[in-house]
Amino acid sequence: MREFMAVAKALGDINRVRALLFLRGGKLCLCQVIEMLGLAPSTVSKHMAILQQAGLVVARKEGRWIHYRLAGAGASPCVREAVRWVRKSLAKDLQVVADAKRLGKVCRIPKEDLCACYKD
Amino acid sequence: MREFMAVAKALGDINRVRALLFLRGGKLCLCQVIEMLGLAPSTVSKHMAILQQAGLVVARKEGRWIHYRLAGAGASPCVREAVRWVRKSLAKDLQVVADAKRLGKVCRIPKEDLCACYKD
DNA sequence: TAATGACTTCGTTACTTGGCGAAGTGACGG
DNA sequence: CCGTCACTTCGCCAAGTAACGAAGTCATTA
Repeated sequence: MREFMAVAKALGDINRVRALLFLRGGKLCLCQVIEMLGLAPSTVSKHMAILQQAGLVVARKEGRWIHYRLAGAGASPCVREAVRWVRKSLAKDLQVVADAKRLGKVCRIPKEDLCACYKD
Repeated sequence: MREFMAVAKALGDINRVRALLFLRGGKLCLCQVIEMLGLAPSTVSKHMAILQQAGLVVARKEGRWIHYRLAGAGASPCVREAVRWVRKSLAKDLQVVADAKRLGKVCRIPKEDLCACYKD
């Protein structure tokens, strides 16, 4: 029950759901999620920590960056079913589709340009 | 997205999740849910309204009572998948099993006795 | 080693949410 | 038609949450 509630609460915020779906295509660093969501770094960091604690997302430090990816195969049935639910329910959602389109562009921005994103 | 978020938020409270699972076995009136959750009538009414608005639960007025049941076949894919997720994830949960056991007893209490439950 | 840059932690603020009891609504039963 | 009973709505309070900026941590690079 504890695990289930953690997952359900993690999915109760639209920005966390969007971030979760960003990771469909592979791993991303925090800067990229920040750019996508348009929120303050500290806010996005907290969202990703909540997704991590729920077991939905895995983080790995790679050099100076932290890469987030979906928990995937190693995750519990509860988490896997939750991800399935999210993906099926929102596959054709307007915002999610728009996000995916923009994500393509964001991923093509060189990291040096992106990660000075705090300024503007 | 709006529908999905409504469902996700509805599932973000443990008492609502418990109430949802009470309805696995069939329809219940509010009094029975109140008895099961041990919360104030106004609180339980609000929880059931949230489950309803999310489309997870259907209410039907029958005489003086309102019977709640799972949305089931008529529900959207999003809702059906959500219910599937809840049931699969919590089928063996200790509290859920204990709830189910107690529900059996509560359902055997005559309504006249139960629905004067506000007093004690 | 100093500086930069990616991310986290902390403290604050505004808003949301879950809980309650009291008062309101609407259907039966006397 | 008046009271009772099931349920809802309202107003309130306490606790939780999402947002921010500032300050902290830690690894790379100059």
